[in-house]
Amino acid sequence: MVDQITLPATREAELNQALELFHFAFRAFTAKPDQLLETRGLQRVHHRILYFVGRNPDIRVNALLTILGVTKQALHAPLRQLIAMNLVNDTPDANDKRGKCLNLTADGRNLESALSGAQRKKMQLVFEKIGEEGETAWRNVMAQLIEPSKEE
Amino acid sequence: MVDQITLPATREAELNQALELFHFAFRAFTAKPDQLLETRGLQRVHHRILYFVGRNPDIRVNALLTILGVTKQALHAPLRQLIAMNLVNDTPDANDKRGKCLNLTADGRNLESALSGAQRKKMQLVFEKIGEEGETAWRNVMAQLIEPSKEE
DNA sequence: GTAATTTGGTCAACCATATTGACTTTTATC
DNA sequence: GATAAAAGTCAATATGGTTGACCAAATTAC
Repeated sequence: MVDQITLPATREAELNQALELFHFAFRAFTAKPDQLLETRGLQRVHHRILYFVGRNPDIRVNALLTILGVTKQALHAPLRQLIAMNLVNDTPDANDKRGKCLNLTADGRNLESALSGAQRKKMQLVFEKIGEEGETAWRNVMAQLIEPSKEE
Repeated sequence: MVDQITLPATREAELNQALELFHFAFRAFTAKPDQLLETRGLQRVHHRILYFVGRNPDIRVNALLTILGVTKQALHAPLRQLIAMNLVNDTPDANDKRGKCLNLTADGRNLESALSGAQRKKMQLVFEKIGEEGETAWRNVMAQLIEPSKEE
């Protein structure tokens, strides 16, 4: 039954191990920010918003929706909450008054820094241990996982 | 303001890039199975159940709960669905009739193979391109992300 | 200048995923 | 026989998302 297409059982087991590493690494990676968010009554979705608003000053709502991959209705409630909590700022776009520019407030920057900071710190620690070549390899694998394969 | 603790802005930007790679790689990685699941009227939670039952023949409900990190009430509905669809089998444990042994049926194995197979194939492709050293580095990084740091 | 389009906001209905709490049944164990 | 363990189930609740419909304001096209 073993041919060129079927992977050897041991290789399949190795790949399964890789799947599990991915699964549990992601879970562990989001655990710390989740914990911090909870003390503020916020959820992971708020972190995602804070992160991408932080990285993209003056981002418009529509652009944010595209990055997050959700509908405006899904964004609506948590974004309003962040604005009400004075963590995010929405100022009308000077050029196109229909649009709003989203930015982090000082408080928002502080919270975002605490949330993502925990993740950056962890990544930095691991990258230090693994070395520059290893870091590059990790980045390459992740980047290739994002790109669709030819056959897809 | 820059001292030993504050990361240089460029390093922080690199780490942010790593965070985004992780985020989008995970999203891309689950997209294909999700699509396949949808055609069967199933969700990601069903994939997780099928995967871990597949890797752990005769697993008990309690052990599955621990691995998945959810409550029995959360597992209840999707597991019953999988049993009703004849994808998972629950036979009483011969030694302890209170416990049930969960296993994939032939159909369950087929579906699980299709779901995780897509992910294994993708991983295998990327690992082939990156080479053995790169694969090892990737695994090391992921494994270290799972382990809690000393300060935590 | 008016019509059409774009950007964004909001309401409602709905579904999926999870939680906590309470309770039952069956079977082991002491 | 009492207690504990494994599993099943019901209810209430929260969260995160969807689709659909509709509205208001500003811009663009004609």
